Amino acid sequence: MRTNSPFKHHQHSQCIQQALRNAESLCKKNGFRLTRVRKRVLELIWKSHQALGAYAILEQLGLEGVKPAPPTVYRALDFLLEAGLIHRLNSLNAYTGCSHPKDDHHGSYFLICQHCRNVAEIHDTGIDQQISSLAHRENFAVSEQALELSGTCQNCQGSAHA
Amino acid sequence: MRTNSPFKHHQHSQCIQQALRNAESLCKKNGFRLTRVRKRVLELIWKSHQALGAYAILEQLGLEGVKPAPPTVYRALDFLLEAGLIHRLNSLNAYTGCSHPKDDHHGSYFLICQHCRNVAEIHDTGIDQQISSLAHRENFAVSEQALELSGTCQNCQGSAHA
DNA sequence: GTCACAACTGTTATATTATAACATTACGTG
DNA sequence: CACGTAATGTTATAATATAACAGTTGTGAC
Repeated sequence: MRTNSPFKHHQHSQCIQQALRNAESLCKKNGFRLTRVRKRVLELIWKSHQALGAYAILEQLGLEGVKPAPPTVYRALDFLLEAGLIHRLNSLNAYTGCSHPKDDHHGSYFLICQHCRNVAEIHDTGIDQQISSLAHRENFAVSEQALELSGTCQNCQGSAHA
Repeated sequence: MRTNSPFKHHQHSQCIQQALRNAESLCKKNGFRLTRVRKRVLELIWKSHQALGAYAILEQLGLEGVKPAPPTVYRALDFLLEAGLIHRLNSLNAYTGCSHPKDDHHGSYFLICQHCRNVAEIHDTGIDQQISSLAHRENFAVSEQALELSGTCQNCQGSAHA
């Protein structure tokens, strides 16, 4: 049940639907409350494969009714982060949907295209292993890891704006 | 000429001196101007192995004379970043001295202790290789990479505040 | 059902990090 | 030393994020 690569043509509505189904079932299973705001924020984040800033989400919410204050959005983001439904990209101060919400036992790595701004979430056991061997070597107990690779995706290479 | 590990006991004054010497020679070689502010900011960053925020640097500068406005510090930081003399840690919004300013052909990885706040810069060809193989597999041209591992260093493991 | 509690959301204010725009000063070169 | 460029000073403000407290809603116990 992997989601599609943002760098390949796909029916994106499937990504959104899949993400919402995953969220529903995960929340049901764990007794989390996927409230209206939280669900809407998750939908907005999944509207594309581009990472979305908190204030961009606020803008969007403003377009469809009364614009909430920042804490509303940040609280929804905190919930979604803790539930493992989204990731924060530190290099962008922005948020992206988690495409593998099931398996939480290894790290997520991100490819961020600087041209089309799409973000791909990658899992890679080779890197996992190198990181854990590095940590072991240095006697370092890792609790959070963030690997963000910025550059140019396959579609944007060689194209006019590359 | 590797600098000392922040997680091992060492004469830290050596780190500072070494960093300043490296900076001087790099700037001389490339015709960069290591001005008073820039040098002072670099020294402050090297004062410890903890990452320093821009406004913390401002505070320090304020203690030793007239407190400059934010752009002064940010411009110095930009210079030092471009010269490769410091790194920015996205997960902390803070800056740390580069301990390997000579070799720029591979990536830097960071171990960030959440207890003592020290930061170690690591180079690791195993991870380098896995990253480039990943990028190749995904047809992604990497231009920037950031790997930040947060956790507990060897000293802080098992100690009271861990 | 309704009471009580906890979880969630609203609201106001403000903290923190960073940059834009323009004025002034310092620096090296001819 | 005059000139141009690079660096710094200054003022204002943008962008991101959180604190603190008030109000509302949803849920389980009874």
